[in-house]
Amino acid sequence: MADYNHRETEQKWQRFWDEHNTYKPEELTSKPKYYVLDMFPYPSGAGLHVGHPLGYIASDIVSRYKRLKGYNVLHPMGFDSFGLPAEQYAIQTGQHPAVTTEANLTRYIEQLKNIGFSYDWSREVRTSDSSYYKWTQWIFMELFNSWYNRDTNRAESIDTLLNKFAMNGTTDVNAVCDEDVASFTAAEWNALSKTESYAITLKYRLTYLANAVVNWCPALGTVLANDEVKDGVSERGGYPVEQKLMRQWMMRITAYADRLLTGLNTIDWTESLKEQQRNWIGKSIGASVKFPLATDNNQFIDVFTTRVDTIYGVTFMVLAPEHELAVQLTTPEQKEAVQAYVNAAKLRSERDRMADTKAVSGVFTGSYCLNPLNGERVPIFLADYVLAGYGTGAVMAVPSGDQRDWNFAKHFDLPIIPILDAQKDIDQQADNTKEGRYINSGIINGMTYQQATPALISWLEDGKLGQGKINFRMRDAVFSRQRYWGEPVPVYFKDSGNGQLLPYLIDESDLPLELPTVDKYLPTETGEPPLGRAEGWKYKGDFDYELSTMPGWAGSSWYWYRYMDPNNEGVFASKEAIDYWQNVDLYIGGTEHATGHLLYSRFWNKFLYDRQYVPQDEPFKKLINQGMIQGRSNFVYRVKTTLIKPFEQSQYPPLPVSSNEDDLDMISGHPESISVFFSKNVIDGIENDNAEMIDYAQKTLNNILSKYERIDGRRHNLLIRRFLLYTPLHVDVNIVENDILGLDTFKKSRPDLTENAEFIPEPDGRYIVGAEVEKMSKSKFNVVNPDDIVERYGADVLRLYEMFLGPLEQAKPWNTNGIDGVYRFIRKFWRLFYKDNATGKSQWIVTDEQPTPAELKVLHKAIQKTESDIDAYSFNTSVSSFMICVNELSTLNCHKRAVLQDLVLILSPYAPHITEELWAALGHEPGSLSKAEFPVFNPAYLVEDAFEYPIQINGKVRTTISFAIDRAATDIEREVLADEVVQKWLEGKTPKKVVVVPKRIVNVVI
RNA sequence: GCGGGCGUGGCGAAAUUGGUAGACGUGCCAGACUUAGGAUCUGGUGCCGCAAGGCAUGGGGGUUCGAGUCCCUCCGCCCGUACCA
Repeated sequence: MADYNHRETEQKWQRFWDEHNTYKPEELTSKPKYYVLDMFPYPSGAGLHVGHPLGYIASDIVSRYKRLKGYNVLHPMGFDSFGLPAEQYAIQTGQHPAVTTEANLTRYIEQLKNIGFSYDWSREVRTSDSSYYKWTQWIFMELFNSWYNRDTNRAESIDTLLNKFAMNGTTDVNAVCDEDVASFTAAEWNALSKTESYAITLKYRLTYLANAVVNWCPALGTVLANDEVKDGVSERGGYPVEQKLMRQWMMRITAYADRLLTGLNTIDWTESLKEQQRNWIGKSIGASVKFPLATDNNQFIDVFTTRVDTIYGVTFMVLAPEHELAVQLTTPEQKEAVQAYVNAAKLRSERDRMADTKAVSGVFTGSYCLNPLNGERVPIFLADYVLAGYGTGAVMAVPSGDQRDWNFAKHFDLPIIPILDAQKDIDQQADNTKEGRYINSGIINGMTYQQATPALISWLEDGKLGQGKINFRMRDAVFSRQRYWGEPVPVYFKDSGNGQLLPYLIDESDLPLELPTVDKYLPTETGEPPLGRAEGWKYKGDFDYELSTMPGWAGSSWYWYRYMDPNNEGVFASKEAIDYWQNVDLYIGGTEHATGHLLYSRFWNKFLYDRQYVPQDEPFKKLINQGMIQGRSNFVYRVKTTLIKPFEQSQYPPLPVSSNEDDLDMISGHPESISVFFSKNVIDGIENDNAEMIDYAQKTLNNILSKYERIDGRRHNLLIRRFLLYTPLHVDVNIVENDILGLDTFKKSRPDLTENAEFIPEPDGRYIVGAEVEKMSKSKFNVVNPDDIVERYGADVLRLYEMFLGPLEQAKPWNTNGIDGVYRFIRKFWRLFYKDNATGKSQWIVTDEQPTPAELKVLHKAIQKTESDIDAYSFNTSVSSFMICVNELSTLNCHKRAVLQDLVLILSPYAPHITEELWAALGHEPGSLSKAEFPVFNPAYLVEDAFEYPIQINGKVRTTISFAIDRAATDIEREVLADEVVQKWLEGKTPKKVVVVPKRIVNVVI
């Protein structure tokens, strides 16, 4: 065939784009802007696998398409280059994380360029560069210098707070702040020393120091954010996590809870993602109620409830074991039992606690409080089903309406009082209905749910015993990490005179505060973070710096702004640049960042918006989650061979040697073949060594085949040369206990593979035959490297194939079945332009003839489909429309410039290399493809003068008849009824009804 | 438990939003060309049936001239989340 050398051509154009800065957007033009962003990767040591590019390919297609459509497109790429793996590696090897990171980055960039993405590489950012983290530190300082004003509902400079204090003290300050702030007058404030007043402001700032119960991970030596902990272990590494009280930098994200919630209504994200954020923020509307202690009516237990209407059903009170009143409330008689319980609860890890939510446990304190409504004595218990971190850490228990309370009441034999006449079977289980009228309920007896709640809240408010309250599940974000490889916090500590150290920001002119060098990347002997090892690292040579670093999410919470103006040394991005680019039009990335990066980014963006640094209060207008491309774990190896009979007796040709899985499928139906399965452990150790594998498999096969008594030396050799080498097996069942499938289950699930198969057992005699479809990762040995695909098929084929695999959002297992089809398509496309002549040389066969209506119709169908598919992010169907177009043009034998040139343009976002090559061959200036205009769809070419009507009889299609487009419905009806096929079905009867839908269908109802 | 999503050939998947179910690709079958085929090309291919025809979008029911699509109900799978008071 006319040869298209994908390697050479693709590399040529990649170099060209690089050298000519082809994809650099114009600066501040009057063109409309379009900002397409990929979630930037953490450059891990494993390099890219085929799952990574999926989203990048989609965003690249959109970028290239928008350029052709006349937009000024910003499409950048960068790296989230601070992070734990590089630091773990540093701890093990002593290698500076910057060195490993740099090496990984080089590899990533090379791999990305290999796929032909249209990034403007001149804008690349790296979060670990000091020129970048200078601005991460600057934003931290801005947060420190701000407070949240509830009255204006936005963050303001700390100066406006100081003014309020100086004018009126705390009287008209309505701030989101620490709980323990005191009230004072302006006179009192003005009398304070500078240090004293400064110390007070620390309780109001948006970033602040606090003793917080944190997720401490001893193995990693750092605290983790809630979203970095999964199932009680660290997300990275899977190490145990325990609760620990530590002094930490915190961020007042809770100030933004409501706006983070309502903002979701203004953005185009998937419902499931929005729902995840809503759940994470966890707003619940209810009331807080004060229960006075029986022994001291001036002391109260504060509870939060969403069902204040059930308050007459309260028969006991439950506090979290960590509750601050727990010790005080314990009577001497109960002291021993309570202490035992509290200690046991402490020992139970978070994980254990979550594991058995069924078991009821708890202990009576010996004390009572009073129901504020009816004065009933209510016994107080401690139990770990009440969480210290939610609400007030105390629950008013209503066993008739809440199943957990009901279980507890049964266990401790406490009364269960019905409160609504509609409650059923409450001696069997709790009934949380809101139906019916209240009974046993004092002032709300006879009322409905809708009446009772406001009545109670107003009664409680009058007596100052409670109020309506909104509670959030989300906590303030912990901002400190006891690690080395992160942004230093730009803070130093100074003695306030009374021995108390207060935190101060360093001067803005001292930014960036660079990471110092250390001898080891481990905590100091005294337990301080690694930065404590830095020799002589002091502010102005005198003051201790903060030794913790920022969390992983800091650098990624604003990076999309840096791309707008990446080299600016005076500001994080110029006002002009931000005003032009505004925010991200399309953001593509994984759903795993739902409650981490995507929430923190919205938080910081809203803060920057409040302080008027940015014009939009949501950063990402439209967000698409690409589905994960899953790999398969290599649990089973299959050796496929053939020719049990001697070669001469076989009617089938021998099979080739190959390790390509597609070939395995090709021969799986071969009637004279035999499958041999090797267990994982048998294969382990020679996993990636073909020579060893062949050797091993040959020996094993000899043993097996000798049983068939058909082998002589010659045939034997032939046979072994022709077995299919080995392949990791894909089994279509998802696993299963301990990743191990029983042999029988496996045979049942894939009879097509296992019939006539031999199984090689483990040394201990067991058979391990299982496989798993799951996320690609290095540890699973199931990574497919995109470079291999690019090498063999080309980047254009990889791009088309990944899109062709299925809808972008859907998770899908990686398999290469079908990649040949895309490869064939590319070559078929090429053959519209070139053909072999007799000498085997390629010959240009494009002509300047006028296209026929049929050819134009084929072309414009494809133009229309490409447009609508890209607009709907339906890339898989778009690829299929290209295939149809090329197939039809081939059939029409169309080699006309007027058609092919437009085809090149519409295909170019998907397959940029081959189209750039052909664009130049068509006589255009090399490299000018991205500056061309997308062909204009002309519906006139698609107009048909006739339509082939499907004719249904009682809803079933029996025939088709062609009618002119403008044919009257009455004419159509008459002719349809006269048709002989219809006549046959009518059997002489008169139809009840005839439905004629113009240009759609005819249905004859009998 | 709760929330979100999904269920269509051997496989990946389409279906103009209520109008010819299975486009496109793969796989499979047959053929052509070949020293050869893991190249290329042609035809066939949802299931049952020799055929006429019948049956088919997880199961059952409904609305409609017409349902993969809308409604009800049951079953199954995936993702997220969880003693959240």
